[in-house]
Amino acid sequence: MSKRVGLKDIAEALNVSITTVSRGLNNKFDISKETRKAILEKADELNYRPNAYAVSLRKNEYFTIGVIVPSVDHYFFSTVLKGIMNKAHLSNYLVLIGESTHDLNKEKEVIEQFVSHCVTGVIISPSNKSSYSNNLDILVKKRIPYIVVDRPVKESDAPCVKYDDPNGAFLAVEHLIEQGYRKIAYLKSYDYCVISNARFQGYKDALAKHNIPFNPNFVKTCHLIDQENQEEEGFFATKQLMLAVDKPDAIFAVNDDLAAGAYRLAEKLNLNIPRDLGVVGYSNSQISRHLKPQLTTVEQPGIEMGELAFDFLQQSIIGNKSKLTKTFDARLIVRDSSIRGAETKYKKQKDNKRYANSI
Amino acid sequence: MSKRVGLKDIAEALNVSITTVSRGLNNKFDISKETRKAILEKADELNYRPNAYAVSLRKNEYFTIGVIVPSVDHYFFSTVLKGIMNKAHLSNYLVLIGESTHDLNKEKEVIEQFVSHCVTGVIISPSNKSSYSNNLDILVKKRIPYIVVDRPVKESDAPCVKYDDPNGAFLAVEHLIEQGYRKIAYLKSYDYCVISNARFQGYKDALAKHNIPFNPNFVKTCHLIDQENQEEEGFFATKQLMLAVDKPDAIFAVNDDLAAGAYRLAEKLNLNIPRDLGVVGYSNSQISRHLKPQLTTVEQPGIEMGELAFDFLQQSIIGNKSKLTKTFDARLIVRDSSIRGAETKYKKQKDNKRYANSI
DNA sequence: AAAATCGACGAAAACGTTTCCGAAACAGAT
DNA sequence: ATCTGTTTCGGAAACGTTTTCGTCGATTTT
Repeated sequence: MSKRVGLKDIAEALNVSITTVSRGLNNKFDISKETRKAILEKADELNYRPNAYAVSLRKNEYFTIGVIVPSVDHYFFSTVLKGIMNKAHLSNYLVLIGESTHDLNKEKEVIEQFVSHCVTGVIISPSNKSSYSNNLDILVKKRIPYIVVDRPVKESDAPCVKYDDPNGAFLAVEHLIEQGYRKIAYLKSYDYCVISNARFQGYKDALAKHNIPFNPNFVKTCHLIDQENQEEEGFFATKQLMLAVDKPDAIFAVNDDLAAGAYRLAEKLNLNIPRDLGVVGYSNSQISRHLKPQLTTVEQPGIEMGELAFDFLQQSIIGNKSKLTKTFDARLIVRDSSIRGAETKYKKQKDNKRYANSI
Repeated sequence: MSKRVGLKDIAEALNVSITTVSRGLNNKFDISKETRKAILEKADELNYRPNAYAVSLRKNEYFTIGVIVPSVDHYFFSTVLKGIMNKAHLSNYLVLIGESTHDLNKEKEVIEQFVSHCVTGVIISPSNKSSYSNNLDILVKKRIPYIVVDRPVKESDAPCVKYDDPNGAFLAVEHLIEQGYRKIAYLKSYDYCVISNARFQGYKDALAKHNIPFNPNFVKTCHLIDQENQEEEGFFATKQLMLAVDKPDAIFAVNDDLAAGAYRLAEKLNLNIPRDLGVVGYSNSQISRHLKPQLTTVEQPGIEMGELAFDFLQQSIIGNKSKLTKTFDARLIVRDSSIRGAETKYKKQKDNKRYANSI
């Protein structure tokens, strides 16, 4: 069991003081070329690595950020994380990662763990339930900069990188209306889910703009436990809708997985998408391109959002007091699941054109 | 700018020594009820959090593990990460995360960063190129326990949680053979990619067992840069295969994304899957269930593998010297992309049956 | 030749904890 | 009265660094 090698070991081996060794390794000025060379060689020989804990403690600077997402294997969050890590690596930040799993207590535990570990900043995509939580206050009290991603917290003016969710939903629903759909259902998440409500607003706004009365029977709440169950929830919600007397002719789902459930039901009932049932999802997740017909969906540029979140956090860390908030413009990715009439008539977007002239 | 509150602040406020405060907070025995109560109250009032850096430095125990994966937004790795985090949270371990992006230098940087941060252990899914690397030697020299996940490193007896890749490929290819396919192509990754080679072996073994001659023209190398390009690579590789004189009648792809590219080409050429072209992928990623027809693929239980990796790491940390290695048995998930003949004849697996009796 | 400057290094304090050791205060036993 | 033991607390060292300050000898300036 070999002890960790420290400055002391190098010092003793070379018969110099610890101070000198430190100076040599950090390339300070008042040291001679020769001793410095000897120190570097010996450090290499002994495989010395500075103890970051001691360094940070002494210098009182901790190059560490904490990232909290509801779930790391959720596609969107994994892309946000990737964006953060892209930038963090460039700036030599250490990245701590924690999952809230939409559990406020766990979220709190993770935050306190991060606080104890002296993170210089936090990027958090709060749990769906966070509107009821004051977990972020912990960071405020500790004066730890943080950036909220994707889920704006109610009545908070915290720096935030978000997406124009209402408008995304608005574009989706208006697109359906323009395609001739009139009875558009909304598959939502829990009432406390901030983004679900934001999209709900866009849904209603689009209906209102086009003088289509809002029908509460066309709104179904889905219980989003994990990745796997979402499709099933979408399936059952759509089933309820389609077995009712007054059936919708289109589905707008709060995410792509629920939309996939609608696909399954359409298959069972021999409904043609988009002819009998238009479908639009949300998030542009991987499956959306692979569903058949390809699913119209709302883009969510996770990597860019993550990268910007890190940039904002760095600004906040260095004391930039300006309002660090950005709302990404919503963009609808129109694919075949919502194009009524001949698909050939529709001028496909770049997204679909990739393989167009390859054969 | 409020300073971080430490033991000293509590001590001064209460007119006791730092030692006493520490004892009070850690519930040591030699302290009176009253002072302890006062200390706890004051600590709460001042919002005290122990400085984990100081604690770890003093106690010389760092409850921290590092996780290195090629890419966090790759579905399989994100599930492995989730498995690790499930367990880590239960054991109160801090999780550091780093990406190698299949870059050996970056992988090395991350490992050294982790070493400096005194991780008590590392779980790593090495870069594809790792067979040429000795990055893991850094950990060996430092006597830091580590567990390799998914990509066994050549000629290493490091603890490892892997998947029976050759057999997975064998099952896939044998299944195709049993379905009547005879000219089976393999879409592979780079030559240095360990898993690609392992699956290649299974592919060849299955052919050999059934006396089907190996045809090198049926093997195509795809350049896997990122998530997005894989499908395109699969598309072009399949295109080359299908435009040749001697066409294959089935594709076995080293991952589901390449298989999705084969789907695209089949669509372009109006080839029916599975009738004209059987397709089998690998990894059971989300898209595999959503492709149409659903893609036959090889299961990779990322969460379970991640959880086990953490368990192994803990064993290794507490000094368990037994051989901590587990190979998950390969399991083929048969879906419609490889079933020749009427799909109704095929007794669907549980995986597909979920919605069977729901309407 | 004395004074000032300079180059190279070491001693010690500090970061925020924990822990070992000892001390003070008080009780009961002799 | 002393002795022993218990309870409760404080002093100080230690963890591995960085940094401030001082020192010592050599070189340059006056």
